[in-house]
Amino acid sequence: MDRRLTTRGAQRRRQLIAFATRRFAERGYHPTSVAEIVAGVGVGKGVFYWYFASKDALFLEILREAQHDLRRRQSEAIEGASTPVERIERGVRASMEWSAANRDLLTLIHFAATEEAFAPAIRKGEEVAVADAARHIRDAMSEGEVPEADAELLAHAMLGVAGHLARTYLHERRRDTAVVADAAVAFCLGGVLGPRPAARPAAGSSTRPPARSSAPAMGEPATGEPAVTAPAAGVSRAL
Amino acid sequence: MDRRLTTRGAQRRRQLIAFATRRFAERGYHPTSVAEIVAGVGVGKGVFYWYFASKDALFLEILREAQHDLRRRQSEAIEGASTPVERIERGVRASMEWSAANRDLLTLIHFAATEEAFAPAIRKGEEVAVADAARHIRDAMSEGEVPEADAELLAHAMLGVAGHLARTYLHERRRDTAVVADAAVAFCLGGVLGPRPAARPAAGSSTRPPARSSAPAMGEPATGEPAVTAPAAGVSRAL
DNA sequence: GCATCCTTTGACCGTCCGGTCAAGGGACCG
DNA sequence: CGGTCCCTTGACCGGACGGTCAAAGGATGC
Repeated sequence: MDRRLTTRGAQRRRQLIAFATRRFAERGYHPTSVAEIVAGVGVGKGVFYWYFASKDALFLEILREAQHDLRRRQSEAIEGASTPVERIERGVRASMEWSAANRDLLTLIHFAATEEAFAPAIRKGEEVAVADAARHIRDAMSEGEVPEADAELLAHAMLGVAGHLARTYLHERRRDTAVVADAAVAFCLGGVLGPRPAARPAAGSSTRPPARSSAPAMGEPATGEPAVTAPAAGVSRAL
Repeated sequence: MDRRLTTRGAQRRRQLIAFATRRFAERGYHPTSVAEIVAGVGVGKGVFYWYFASKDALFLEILREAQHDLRRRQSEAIEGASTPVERIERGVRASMEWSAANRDLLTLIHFAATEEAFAPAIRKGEEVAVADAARHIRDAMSEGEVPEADAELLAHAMLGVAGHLARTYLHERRRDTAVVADAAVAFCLGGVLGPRPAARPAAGSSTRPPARSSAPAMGEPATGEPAVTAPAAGVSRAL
């Protein structure tokens, strides 16, 4: 659906995207009808299909723009940082700030990840962001700032923290962005640095850094029933 | 929809729940029609409405059962642990194992959280699990095992880690459950313990434990535009 | 005034949806 | 055997959905 748009046309298009974004986030994608969107904007139904090929196409465009914007903010936030750890911190903080300012878009991304039709688009953008964070984590590792481990997994864990804290504390409970961002950063840095023998020496003297000691490299995909194995190694014993 | 069911009736009911769960997870809740479900089970449409008041009611029941089961597993996993930190570890591990064994249910919980009609049910169960984890975190704090901070927020952060790693590494990439669980536990314990001055002493000597120093107690809800504040305090400086 | 082309209208289409219901099947009991 | 109650059928309902299209508007350049 690439058309030559006049200024007026471009405005109408933005108007439809803006209204649909709000409605999709508030009522859900499926429960929101095209009729509802055009009625909300105050135009005929044909207008919608003049600017978008389908309801799905509009949604995908919203997702695309959202991911692009988030990524841009992260890049901006990171430049100027001098150490890998500082880049990680700024990236997490930028994510939290973006999430605070773009409630609806985060909701839509969250939903899109659950629907097989949209999940691939989300995963793609997610992988890009994760690869970026993983790179900084690896940099920190090679500088000895952070213990060796699966950097990509750590990046995904940070993404999980940022997403969930944003939804719970920024959107649901409307807490102060800076405070929640600080907490998210602290948790993520703690997670990346890994659990350390605490101040007080533990009972067992063997201070084995827990299972994620990088080596086994996250074995190949498991087959059949998930292995509900024995508790493996008591990670907390290292404390 | 509380009926007196014969053995046969109870079986039919389970059959419908099982099929609908799979279908909802694979194709999405809205795109899956009641007609599709009854066709899949090989019965007439009336059967569905004999056992369930509505499509929504069935879905809510699936969610209820899922959350109940997860919680039971967590409780079982925790008993027998002697320290708060060990309880936290076992709880996280149990979540990962449950997620590995109940792919479809985790998917549905994830979706339900995005739809205003179902979100309250999810939030309720989530708050229970979080309160439980927060209690163990608080116990660990009062024993000096873990620095003081907002225990509930830390619990939510752990939930974010477990959920995202389960979806990404257990479901999507089918990695070994025990390995991913170890990584999740390690990250969570690191996050709860908080970033520590690393082995090598940092430039600035002031080893201020980062912003989450418990005190300001997560201020009241912010109003109006989200405060895209300056980067507050450079948490990573404490490293 | 005329031509062009972006824009808008809203009735209309076929389909599918969640949900209802009158009717009947069949197991068990007295 | 008749009665009861659990279970099943599938045609049917009203309505909503995503999407189409012939026709008309309106701005702009000539």
